Amino acid sequence: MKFQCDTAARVPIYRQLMDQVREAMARGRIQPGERLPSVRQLARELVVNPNTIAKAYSELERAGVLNTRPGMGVFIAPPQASLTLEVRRERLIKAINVCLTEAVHLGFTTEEVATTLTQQIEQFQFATASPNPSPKTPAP
Amino acid sequence: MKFQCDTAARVPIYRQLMDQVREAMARGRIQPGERLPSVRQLARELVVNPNTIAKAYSELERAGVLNTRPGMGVFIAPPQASLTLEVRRERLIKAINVCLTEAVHLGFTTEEVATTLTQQIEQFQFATASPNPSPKTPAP
Amino acid sequence: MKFQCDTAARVPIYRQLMDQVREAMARGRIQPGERLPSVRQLARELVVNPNTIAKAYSELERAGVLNTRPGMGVFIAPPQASLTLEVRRERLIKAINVCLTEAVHLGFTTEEVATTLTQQIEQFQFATASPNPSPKTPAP
Amino acid sequence: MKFQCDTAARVPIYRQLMDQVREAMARGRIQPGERLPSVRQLARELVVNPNTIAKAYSELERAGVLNTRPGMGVFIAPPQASLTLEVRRERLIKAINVCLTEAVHLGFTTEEVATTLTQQIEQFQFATASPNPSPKTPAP
DNA sequence: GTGGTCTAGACCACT
DNA sequence: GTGGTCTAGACCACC
Repeated sequence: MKFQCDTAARVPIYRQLMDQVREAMARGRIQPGERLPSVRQLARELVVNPNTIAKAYSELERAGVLNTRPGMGVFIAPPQASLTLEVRRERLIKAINVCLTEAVHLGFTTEEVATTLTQQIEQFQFATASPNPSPKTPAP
Repeated sequence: MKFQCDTAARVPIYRQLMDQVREAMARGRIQPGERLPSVRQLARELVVNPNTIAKAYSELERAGVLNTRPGMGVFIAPPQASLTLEVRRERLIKAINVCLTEAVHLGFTTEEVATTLTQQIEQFQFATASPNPSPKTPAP
Repeated sequence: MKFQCDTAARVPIYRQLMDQVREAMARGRIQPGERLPSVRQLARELVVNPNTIAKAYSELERAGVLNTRPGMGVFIAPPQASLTLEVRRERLIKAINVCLTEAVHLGFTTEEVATTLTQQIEQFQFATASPNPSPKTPAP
Repeated sequence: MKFQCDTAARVPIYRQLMDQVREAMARGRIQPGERLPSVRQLARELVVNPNTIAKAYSELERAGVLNTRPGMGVFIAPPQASLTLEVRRERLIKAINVCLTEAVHLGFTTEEVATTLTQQIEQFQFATASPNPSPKTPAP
C-alpha cells in the first residue's frame, strides 16, 4: 500500500494515515491479513517522526482495524461489526448529513450529487449482506 | 435557531457550532438575512464562554456564510459561490468518499446506503441550477 | 453629493462615509464651501442611525475637513496643510507601501500596477504647487 | 524576521503583525517555506499575550499566506492566487484610490507622488508575469 | 444593547 | 518543544 501525507494540511498527519488505511480497506485495495509497512520503514519513506506512524497504527488497532503482532509486523484485521444496528444507523445518517451539507454549500444540485455518488459508490467494496440485517431486506 | 453543544466531545465547541449553522443553512432552516442569537445570549444559553461563541461566528464570517455588524448582531449572508467548478468537484468527491468509507466500515450494503441517502437528501435545500452548470444536465 | 453605505462590510459605517467625503474631495467632485446634506436628511436617505452620520461629520470636522455652522448646515472647509513636510512625506510613503503590498499579494506585475496607476491618477485633483515645496521643485 | 508593535495605536496589535508579515513578504524579505518565530517566543519578545500572536498567525493562515503545523511551527506558504482577474483588478484600483486620496489630502503634487512611487516600487518583489496575463503586455 | 480586542492562565493535541 | 482550545474578566468601538 502506498501512503502519502501533506504536512501543510491542518489535519494531523497521523489522522491522514488512518484515513488512508480506512479508505483503502473500504475500496478493497487492501484485504484482511495483508501486511502494512513497518513503522520505521514508513517513517523513513514519508520523512516523518516514527512516533507519528506508531500513533496512527495504534489508534487503528484500538479501533479493531489492525492487528500488531510483535516482531512480525502490522496486519489488517478481519472485519468485525460489534456495534448495534441502532448505533450503526445513527452514524451512517450522520456521515450522510455531513456530506450533503457540504454538497449544498458547494452549490450543487440534487442531480449532480446523485450522479457523482453513483460514480463513486461503484469503487467501494460494500458488504453483500448486512451482519445485523435491517427489516428492509427480509430473508427469503 | 436552536443550538446545542457537547463539552465532552473531542471536536471543539466552536466547531460544533459552526457545523450546526452550516447544516441548518443547508436544510433551509435558516435563511439569508436572518439574525442569529447574540454572542452573549448564546453563551449564557449554552453555558459557554462568550469568546468561544465569538470564535465560531467569526470563523463562519471569514468563510463568507455570516455577516457580523458590530452593534447590530450576526446575520446569515447571501449565498456566494466563489470557487471554481474544478475545486468544487474535488471537494464534493472528497466528501462523498469520506461518507462511503464510513458506510463500508459500518458494514452496510449498497442498497442500505442508497435507501438512507434517498431519505436524507430530500431534507436538504439543494440549488435548482448550478452556478457553473455541468454539461450533464441540459435544459429541457 | 451622493452617499452610499454597505452595512454588511466590516468597516464601520461612519468610516465609510468619511472615506467617501475624503475621496470626493480628492477627486474634485466637491469643492470648499459646498454644503453637505444634513445629518437627519442623510440618516433618512441611508436608513442609518443619525448618531452614525453625526459621528462621521464630527470626526471630519476634527480633522479640519468640514465646518459645521450651527443652524446653517455642514460645509467643506478650505484646504489647510498644517503638517510638516517630514510628517507628510512619512504618511505618503506609508500609504504607497500599503498599496504596493496589496498589489504584490494580488499577483500583479510592475507594469500592470504602473498602467493602472497612470489611469487613476488623472482622476484626482492634485495640488499644482506644494505648500511646503520639496527640494526637488526649486522655485523659478 | 523582526517584528514590532505599538500598543497605543488604534489599529489592533494582531493587525499590525499581519501587516508586517504581508509587507515583508511583498518586499521579498521572507520567502515561502521560511519559518516565523514561534507564538510563545514572539509573545515574550514583544511583551504581548501569546493569544494575540496566535490570532495574527491564524488569520494569516486563513488568508492562505501562512501554514501552521502544530508541533512544528509556522511557515510562509507558497504563493497561490485563487481570485479571478476581475476581483483582483477591483482590489488593485481600490488600493490605489485609497493611496491617491491620502496623497491629495497631504497636499502633494502629481510629480511628487510619481517620484516617491518610483522610488518605493523598486523595493517590492513584483511578479514577473501575471497568473492571468493582461492583453496589455504581449510577449516580445 | 451589539461585537472586537486583549490579558492571564489552564489544559490538550501534535511532532 | 510546538500550536489549539477554553475560561474568566476587562475595556473599547459601534449603533
